[in-house]
Amino acid sequence: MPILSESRKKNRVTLLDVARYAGVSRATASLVIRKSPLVSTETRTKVEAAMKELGYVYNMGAARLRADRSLTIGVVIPNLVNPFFTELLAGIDRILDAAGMVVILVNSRDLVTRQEMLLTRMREHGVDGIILCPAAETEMSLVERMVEWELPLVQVLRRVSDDCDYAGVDYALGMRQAVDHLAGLGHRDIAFALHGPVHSAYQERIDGFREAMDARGLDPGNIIRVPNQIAAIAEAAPLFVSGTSRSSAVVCFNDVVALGLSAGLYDLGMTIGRDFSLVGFDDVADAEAMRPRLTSVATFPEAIGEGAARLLLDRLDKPDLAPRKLVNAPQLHIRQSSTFWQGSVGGRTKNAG
Amino acid sequence: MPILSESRKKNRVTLLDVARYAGVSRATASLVIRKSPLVSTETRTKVEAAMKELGYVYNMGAARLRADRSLTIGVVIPNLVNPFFTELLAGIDRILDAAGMVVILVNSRDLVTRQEMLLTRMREHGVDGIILCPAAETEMSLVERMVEWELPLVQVLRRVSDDCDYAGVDYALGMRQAVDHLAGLGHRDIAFALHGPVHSAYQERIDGFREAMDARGLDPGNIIRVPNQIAAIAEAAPLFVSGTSRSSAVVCFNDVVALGLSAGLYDLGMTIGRDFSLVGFDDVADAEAMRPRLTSVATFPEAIGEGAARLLLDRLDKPDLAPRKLVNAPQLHIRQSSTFWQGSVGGRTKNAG
DNA sequence: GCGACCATTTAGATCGATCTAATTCGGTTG
DNA sequence: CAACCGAATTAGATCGATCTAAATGGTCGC
Repeated sequence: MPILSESRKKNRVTLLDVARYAGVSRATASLVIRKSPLVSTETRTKVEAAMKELGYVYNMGAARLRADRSLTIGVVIPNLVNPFFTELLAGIDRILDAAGMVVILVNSRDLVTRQEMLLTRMREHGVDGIILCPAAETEMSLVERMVEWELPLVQVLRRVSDDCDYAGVDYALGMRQAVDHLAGLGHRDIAFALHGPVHSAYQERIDGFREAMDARGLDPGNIIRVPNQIAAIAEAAPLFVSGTSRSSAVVCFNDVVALGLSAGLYDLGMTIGRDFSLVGFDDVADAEAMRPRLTSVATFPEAIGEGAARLLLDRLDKPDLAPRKLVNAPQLHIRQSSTFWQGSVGGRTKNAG
Repeated sequence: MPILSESRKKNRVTLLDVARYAGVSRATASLVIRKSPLVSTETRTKVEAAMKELGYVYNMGAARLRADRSLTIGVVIPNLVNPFFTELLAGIDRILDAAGMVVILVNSRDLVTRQEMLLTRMREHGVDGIILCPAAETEMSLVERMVEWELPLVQVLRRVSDDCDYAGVDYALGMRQAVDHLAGLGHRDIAFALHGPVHSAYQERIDGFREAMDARGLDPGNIIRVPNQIAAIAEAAPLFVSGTSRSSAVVCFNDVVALGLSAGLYDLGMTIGRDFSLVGFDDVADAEAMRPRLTSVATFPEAIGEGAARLLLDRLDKPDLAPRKLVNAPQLHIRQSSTFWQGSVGGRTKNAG
């Protein structure tokens, strides 16, 4: 069942055609393409002219079969619509593109079985390596299996095994920055708003929050899960400002949560940056456009993508390198959504709580 | 210069190994893989067992060389960080993935020469077809050349040639919806805020705005270009509310512009949905999360992506189909950012202007 | 004049699948 | 009993490049 038209496969210009036209052998023409220094300038120009003349198109498929290299990298992302992953992807693409490689992009939708299927598909396509942001609940054995297959692999953002390269963020440091900032402004009742699937980055942020609160002598018990859909997050806002868990500030799992809570607090008639403080995480482009502007811990997804891509290129070069870790330091961007605690909202201290 | 380790290419399990192990010929094993009905159930199970036993991985590269089909589609996008394109991509991916195909994603960054290079690269990789959102200022000849190459092509969102499939949006209708809505609310001085590179969708939106205003007897002269960076858009807000071009409502080129202007108007102390009306375009996920909620013309990027992918699959099936157009009707989502004109801002009518 | 040596070029095998054109074989038919 | 059939299987050519190992041709030293 040939999907393509017959005409396509016919009269295709091959290297042999080029070689004949230029009056050299197939082997020489091949050397010219690969920019080998072995050929004389004279024949090189002759062959290049022939290629242009005949409209020759290099056939990577054939080359890959023989040379076992496809100039193709598989990128597995759990989510395409979150701007964070998009920026990550942009970073990956920038570096790989510059290296003449091409990205095969797939979306695991955070489903492990789907991820498994996609990884097989990539192997079948003969990718030279894979950049993987593991789906939630990915088991360590997956990565071990891939190492066994000798398929170069870089984990990004989430980590399931230490036997393999990883590019990510120092989430604990980011949380410390957020908490220290709010504590410095006088806040004592600081909540943490979470959502999304559970994975290493999720856990690291929670742990980071707890440690940072503990270090400040504050109660880290106020950790609340909010819905995943952005519109629904707004409706969860009352959880933070009323009842026993009332707080004066929230550290958000990411900017999506911050945006949602910001909307919800607005609906409650509260003014962010006056009645309540909000700190986002990731600092995606919209944080700067929010009003009031969102204080956020920048994690530089594009830079992480670039780092991951570079790790992979290095590994392709030297497959026997020991596993490396690239842990980016985040950076707090202070804007208008976080301000001094003025006590006007009423509060709950660790002792009184 | 072999990039890959020696060990990788050695001891790879091939179809021949599988065949030998199962006690059949290479040809039969090939038939089993391709799920041909020609083989008996008995040998099928035998071969499948052998594949599992040996850990066989199908080599698409080799198959493609012979069969001239790669199950690979090139997708060329001008911008990776705009959420609109991401949703589009998600739609494309959903359909192609279900068809067992894989996306090779590249980013033209709206540069024609880069786009040219990338298209060549895709051809070299032997993609079965291409979904292209043409970079600004792409010439018609590009598409014609691709048709000549017999490389199945679908244009998406932007159109440079009628000789080729296209999936997009009825921008004129969307503009009419936006303008009619605002006019119905009593607004007479309606501006249009533009940005970004110039392409067919850009032009169609402008034309649509003009026609819709004309049809209502309103002056469509107030078309203003704002910066491209979202943070800078906010600073352009004064252009709309002061000076001779003062208006009471703005139709925005897309939601990014709307978000930026919303921030800028906030900075000027104005309240959207009371002092001023704003209508966005595209209705990406954040529109629902803005406060006040953004009235926006939904263009359903994910559906467009799905449509484009389906057009391409159809064309792979029947290369000689006449070029088709899939023009989605947008849909106005009325929320809080647009309200009755209360005359409190002062105004300028067509006659008075 | 002969071998050594360098730079350049090349013939032919090869990668791992698919495709074509048989071949095999048990069973039926005239 | 030969001819024929359909279902199942297969040998061998093939896709378009790369790689290996060897050939070619010219220059140089001795």
